[in-house]
Order: sequence, then C-alpha cells, then structure tokens
Amino acid sequence: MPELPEVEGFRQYLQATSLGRRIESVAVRRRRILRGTSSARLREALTGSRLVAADRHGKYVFATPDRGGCLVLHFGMSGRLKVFRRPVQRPPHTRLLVRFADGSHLAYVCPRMLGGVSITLSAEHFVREHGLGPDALSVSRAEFKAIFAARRGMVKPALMNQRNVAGLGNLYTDEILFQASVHPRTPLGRLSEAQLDALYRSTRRILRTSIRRRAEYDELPRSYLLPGRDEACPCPRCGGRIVRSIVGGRATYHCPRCQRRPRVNSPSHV
DNA sequence: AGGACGCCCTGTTCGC
DNA sequence: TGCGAACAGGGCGTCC
Repeated sequence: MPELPEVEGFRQYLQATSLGRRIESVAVRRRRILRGTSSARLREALTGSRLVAADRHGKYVFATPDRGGCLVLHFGMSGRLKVFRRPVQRPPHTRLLVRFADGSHLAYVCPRMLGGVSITLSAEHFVREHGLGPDALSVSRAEFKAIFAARRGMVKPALMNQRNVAGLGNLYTDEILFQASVHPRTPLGRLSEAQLDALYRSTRRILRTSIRRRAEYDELPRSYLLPGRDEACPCPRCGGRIVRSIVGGRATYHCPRCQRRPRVNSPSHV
C-alpha cells in the first residue's frame, strides 16, 4: 500500500531507470486512469521528449519532460512502476505504457484502478491546485506544529489529511501515533507541546527508517507496530493487547496501555 | 468545519 | 472443498 516511503521508492526507481531516454511512444491502456487529461494531451506532452527529473510530493511522483509540462503519477493503494525490455515481460494490469527509443519500457501498473495519471504545468502548480500541505519529510518542526495547532478534530484523521501534511497514509499514521504514545482519537486542541514534538520526531524517524529499509514492513525494527499490525500480536513495547477500531472511517490499531486516551470531561486548556 | 458514511476498484482473506 | 461476502484503503463527494 503505497504511502510516502513506497512512493519515494518509485521516484528513485524512475530516476534510476528512465531519465534521459527518448520517449518513442505512449499508450494509455485504460482511459479511466486519466485525471483531467486526455490520451492525446498525454501523448503530446511526452512523445519525443526525454524525462529530465523525477520528484515527489507526498504520495505523488512528478516526471518532468525536457519540453516542459509535467507527468503526475498517483498510485492509489495498489499502483507501482515497472521497467522491462521484452514485450512479453509487460506486467498484468499495466494501465500506461511508455516505450523508449532504446527499446526499454516503463509500465504504470495499477490493478485496483485507485490511482491516476495526469499532466500538469509543474509540481508546484499541482500542489497548489490540489491544496496539498507541505511534504511530510520536508516540513519544518515549526510549520508542522503550527499546522496542527491551527486545526480541530481528531489527531489521526488530521495526520492523514493531505491538505495538512502530504504523504501519511493509514498504516504509517498508526505507527507515528504509536511511537509518539498518542491515542488516535485525541482532539488536536488537547495535544501538549511535548506531544506535538513527539509526533514530528516520530514522523521523521519512521519515514526515514522505512525509506532506508525500502518500505519493507518485515525489515522494520522489532519495536515497530507495523509488522505485527494485528490484534493477535502483542504490543512490541508493553506486551499488552493491541486493539482494532475504526477512526475516521479507517481500520486503526493502537495499544490502549501505551497510547492513553485523554479523559473526556477534563477541562481543556484552550 | 468536523465527522460519519458511501463510492470506486479488484485481489485476497474469511466464514459458512 | 467451494463459493460468495467482507475486507483492504487513498481520495473524493455528500450529508448532517
């Protein structure tokens, strides 16, 4: 399930495999993956050009052709990229296929069709247009704290809202809350200064660690909640029972002993 | 404006 | 053993 670390992996993969090669042709194999663009516009933007940069903001990858404009890739929960040489190696569920002049191919694979592809002016333009918050790995501590101090609602949906900070999905949000010892339903207004700091530090540490381990859940440290994200697995910190609930409409795992819920009736300091 | 809920989509898992 | 229901969730829309 691509969140920021997986998407960063796709960006690195694109950068390592596809920059500098001339694009010979582009095939949109499923029109429905196009977001606000047409096959003709996509082909026009890419055909004959070379990709000169691969960037990422949150869960989006931006590929810049040398002619200007920008290809936007979003992966939903099952999307990925695959480069191959021989046509028979084309992966199933390839929705967009770029053929390079040197004979290699770049496939945008998206089995569940929850991702999408579009053309925009630039990454900055796209971020502004979609109202995305700062990237979760680039945001400064002060900005991070200011964003969440200015909003209301439960902390978990707020962390996952891409308009606040871009890049956090369901699984890493649970991990961040676990490592910061914050209950997922904590109202933002009830977070202490220390808790906001802990959330920021957890976010950075977890994302960096996951990117380094190539976003493989099994390779994350034993102290992480993620690999044993299951009610059957004990809390890696206290050995207690992990509880599954629904928060903001999403399956949520937390340790009620390590992540205590603030008392409902205690007065708020705000 | 927050929050509950539904929808999209399909591979996988679960329950009977 | 087999089949259908439920689940997974990123992003968006609707309604209260």
